[in-house]
Amino acid sequence: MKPVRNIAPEPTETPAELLQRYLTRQGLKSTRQRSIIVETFLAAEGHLDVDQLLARVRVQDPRVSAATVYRTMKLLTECGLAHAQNFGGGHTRYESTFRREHHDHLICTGCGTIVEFENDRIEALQDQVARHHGYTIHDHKLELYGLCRDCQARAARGARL
Amino acid sequence: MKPVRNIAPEPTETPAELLQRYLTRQGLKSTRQRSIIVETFLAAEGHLDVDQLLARVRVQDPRVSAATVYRTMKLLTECGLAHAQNFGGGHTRYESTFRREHHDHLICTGCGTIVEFENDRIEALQDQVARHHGYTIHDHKLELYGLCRDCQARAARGARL
DNA sequence: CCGGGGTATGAAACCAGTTCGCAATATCGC
DNA sequence: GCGATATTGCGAACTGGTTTCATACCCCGG
Repeated sequence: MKPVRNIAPEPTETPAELLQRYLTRQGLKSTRQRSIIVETFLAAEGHLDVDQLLARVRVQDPRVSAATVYRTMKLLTECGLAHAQNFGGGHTRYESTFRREHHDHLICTGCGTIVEFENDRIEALQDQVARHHGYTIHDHKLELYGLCRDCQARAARGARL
Repeated sequence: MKPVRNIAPEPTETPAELLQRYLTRQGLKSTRQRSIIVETFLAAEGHLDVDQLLARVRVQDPRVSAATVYRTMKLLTECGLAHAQNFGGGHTRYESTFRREHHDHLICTGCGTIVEFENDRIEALQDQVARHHGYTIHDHKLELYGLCRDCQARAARGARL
């Protein structure tokens, strides 16, 4: 096992190129399965779990195994192209982080819709809190759970029945 | 399965009394195992996982099974006496929520120490963000991961060797 | 363009945490 | 105390995920 390092994207590089660079640098190989998985993952642009990703990958090639998807997502996470998240329900979800700012999530517990947001003032306050306790933050997770407008309306309607 | 509802503490009630009220109301029974588990859990005042809790419970009664601890913690969570959390590593941790303010966590990824904090300004900003997107928040999770002072020092020392 | 060393893959075994099914047991209202 | 019903402990089953192992593939050197 070689030391894992994630690498910064070159100015004009595509995700696929970055991955290629990473693979080469680490002495890893570019395979058909990896290409399909990465393509599919990048095309999906969402918060997918392994099942969803595997289903889509198998449209291209039904023989790809779950293990390979797990392994590939781990790889993408290590090289900094994907970020693993875990919103409660046991399934790890991945989202692309290619040239993407950090952001947090607002999750509707009714319909599962996820809104991404970013708030510098919150981040600043977080740093302040951490500093106050002598901590150096290297990661954080902020998730807000609630009902979106539609689900609120639906709930109100339901209550009235 | 009856509808689950958590109940608010009466002004002068102890956790054990609240639980008793909950059990009676739901037609459930008070057993020796449940009492031991609840007592142990409340006495521990921390963020315990099931293994830790089971170990302590077995000091009182070695025959209590893991399944019962799981079932009891689920019960406590449902009636609002405990809160389940999941900081990364696959172990669900529980903390007492009896008459406890909401708080967030600052977790040292070096030694696992957990600091609790509360910050009204962050909460206010969260509400603001949610409102802005038309959401009504009913829960949130904020976790800051970093190194505590000691682990920072240790890391610096390690790097120098 | 071919061969070989080393990596990647798929299937199945494995793992840890958690839940479930069931027979035996304990609780609680009457 | 009785009896209906909830609970327990056990082990088996399930879950998401990782690892093993034999085989297939990639890619560099010749």
